[in-house]
Amino acid sequence: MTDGRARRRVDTRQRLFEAAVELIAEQGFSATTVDDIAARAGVAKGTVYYNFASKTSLFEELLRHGIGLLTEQFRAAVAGLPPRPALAALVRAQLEYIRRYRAFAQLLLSEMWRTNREWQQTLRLLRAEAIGVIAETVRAGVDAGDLPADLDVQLASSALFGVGLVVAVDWLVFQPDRPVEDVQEALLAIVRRVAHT
Amino acid sequence: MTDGRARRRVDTRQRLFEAAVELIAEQGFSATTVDDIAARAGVAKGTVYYNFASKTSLFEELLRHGIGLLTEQFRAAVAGLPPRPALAALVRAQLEYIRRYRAFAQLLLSEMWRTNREWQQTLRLLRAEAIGVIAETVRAGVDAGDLPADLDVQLASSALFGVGLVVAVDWLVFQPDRPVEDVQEALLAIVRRVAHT
Amino acid sequence: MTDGRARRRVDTRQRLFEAAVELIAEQGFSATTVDDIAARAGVAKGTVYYNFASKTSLFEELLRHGIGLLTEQFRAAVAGLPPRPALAALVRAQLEYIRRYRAFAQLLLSEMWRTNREWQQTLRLLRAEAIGVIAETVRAGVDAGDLPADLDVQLASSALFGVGLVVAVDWLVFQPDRPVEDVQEALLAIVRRVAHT
Amino acid sequence: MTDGRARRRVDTRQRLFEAAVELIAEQGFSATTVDDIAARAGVAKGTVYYNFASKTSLFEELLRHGIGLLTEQFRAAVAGLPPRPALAALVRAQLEYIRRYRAFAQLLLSEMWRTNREWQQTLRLLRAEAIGVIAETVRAGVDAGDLPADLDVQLASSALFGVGLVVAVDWLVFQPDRPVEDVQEALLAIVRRVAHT
DNA sequence: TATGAATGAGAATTCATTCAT
DNA sequence: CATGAATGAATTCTCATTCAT
Repeated sequence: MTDGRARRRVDTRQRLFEAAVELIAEQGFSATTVDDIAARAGVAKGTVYYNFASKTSLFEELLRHGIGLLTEQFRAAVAGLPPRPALAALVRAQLEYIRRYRAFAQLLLSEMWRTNREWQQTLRLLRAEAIGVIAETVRAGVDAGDLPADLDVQLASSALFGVGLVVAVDWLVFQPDRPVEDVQEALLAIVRRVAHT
Repeated sequence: MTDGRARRRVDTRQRLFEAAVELIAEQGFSATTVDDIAARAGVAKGTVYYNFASKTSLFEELLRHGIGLLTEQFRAAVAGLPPRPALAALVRAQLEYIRRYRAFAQLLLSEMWRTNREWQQTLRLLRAEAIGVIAETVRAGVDAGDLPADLDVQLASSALFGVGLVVAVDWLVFQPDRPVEDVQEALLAIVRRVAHT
Repeated sequence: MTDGRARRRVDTRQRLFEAAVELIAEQGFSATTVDDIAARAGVAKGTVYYNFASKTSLFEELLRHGIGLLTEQFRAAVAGLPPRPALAALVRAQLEYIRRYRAFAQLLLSEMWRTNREWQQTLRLLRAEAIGVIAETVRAGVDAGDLPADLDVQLASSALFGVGLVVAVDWLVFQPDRPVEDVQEALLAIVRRVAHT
Repeated sequence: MTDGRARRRVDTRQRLFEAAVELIAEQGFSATTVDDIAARAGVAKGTVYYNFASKTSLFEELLRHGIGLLTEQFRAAVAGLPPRPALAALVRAQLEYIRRYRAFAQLLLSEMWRTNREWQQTLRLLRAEAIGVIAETVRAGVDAGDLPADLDVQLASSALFGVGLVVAVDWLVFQPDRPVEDVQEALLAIVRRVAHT
């Protein structure tokens, strides 16, 4: 039963998520304090601990949530499409996602290639899931002869993911005024060309 | 004969730089403590503060040093070359650099697209310098007709820089066993293709 | 019923004030550590920082609090009295205050005539407030013909304040066994005489 | 034999003394760093330790030097005078001294009534010496019937010393533009009156 | 006689976490 | 379900002192 209390709790968690993503995107995990998060979410500090076991687990849930969402979009994007259009759809989905959740994307870009952090394992797993969708598509492309037979599927997939991330975030951070279509076009052009090999 | 003391001091600073890059690359700036840095450099904690005004300014000098070096390599790489080969030389120089200073590259990837950090301004300036070299080359390519006339030079240059960085670091972190030549080839292939438009 | 928490916090601040005054009176501001203050107040070190922004601002609030109290006593002492008795009442009030808050008086004596400290500005303002009450009384005495017409009101007022402070503290520190009445008598005698000019 | 080296050392010590007095007068002993002192004296930090055993002993020597000088002036002032003029001469000598060595006077005012400091003992002894000269004069006045027979010689002497110090320093700090003669007059007036009892 | 790089103990400050309300 | 005062371990930074040159 969805009573008022339960709804309120969900709201609070959502607000905390949003506050945390923004702050961590801007400053990084360590530089963001629980006080900061509570303040931006407009709740008391104790409330953070009422809703999450620790700062780290808040962050891990955040990663899970954010990357889970991305993976879903990837799956939805490729559903039923042949390799070539599927690849283009993935690029579009990624940009769409980054545009919608820019702070999370920024955060991901900054944390993805770190080593030696507590949540490294979690992150690796989640990354594998998201890139997995790309890899399936690429493999299908190879199998269908749309992509070069000797293509390293793993390398190509992570490169594709990384390139999309860095180009999109760079655009958001350094040239936010340019229309997203430009970026999309540029990226699709690159992908198309590479795919033609 | 140069003063022994001055030499000693330069040595110490160098050791601190090296220790700091490695640690910050792995864990990030905030998660790296001054104690860690001192310990890895094999000096006392006070020595860090004798040589740098603060942890932040140590990091800023580090950025300055590292990006300065990269900019030099970029300049050396393009010196006297026509646009097309110059572009390829830049890609090679960047990979060369990342291979040689992998920790610094990793650190850069993590900090480059953050906002709201104390050294943001410094970083932006340095970034502009390094990408400036790329931009000059791209512009020359456009002027020479080697690159599409309507290419957005700024966007293309940052994208090129970012792509190189993310692909190379991804390779270093996730597939360190693959030969660097593969990565270099893949990148050059992309660049070549885009350039052919 | 008032919030128990708020009361607790006020208590803590009060305890910290008291601990700080004593320690700073004995050793001076710089020689007193935040650890000392917390220990004497019976709280954890973090509590000091939960209640005050910094050691300096704790001290500033302390000055404000202590001198504010003194100013109040001065005002209460002169209320409704004609100049001559008012002057005597001020001397008595100052001694009363110093006897009651000896540590604060000692601290004031040590800090009042320093220059170049962070809280100098605050101190000057507060000093002006307290001495202002004396000055009003002196001026009234001059206007009423009870004091010499050419008396420098400012100089006389600060001198009066300073003399009371130094004589009383000297007594507290070096001859604490002598009854306060002696000191009071001696001071009043001086003031009376000077006033007779 | 006064060769160049010895003279240089004396110079250095003198410069360090002066630098230290000024800084400690402004900020207090603990807040003044050895670095500060060396910098203001225009020598390297090591030089401080070449000339003095420690920061504390530099300060103790300073106290000894400064109060010794004051005691000498007191002795010279009263030499051969009968009680009443001797007392006036002491007041003049003190003001003279404070005008000449204002920083030292300020320092003394701030440290004189502290308790619990390392050099407390030294300070007490030196204080007793200086005030001793005043006490001798007061006693002579009492014996000669110039001062009330029941006067507490100790209390009166320290009060006299303290009053002179605080009034003069207050003038130096808060009204440095007023001519010293005003202050001298005011003080002498007080003393004269009290002496008339 | 003087220097200044290096030290490390200690001081100020921060912050994730707990817990009584 | 939420709060915010309190905590103390960890962190940044300071500074008197040492010592090789």
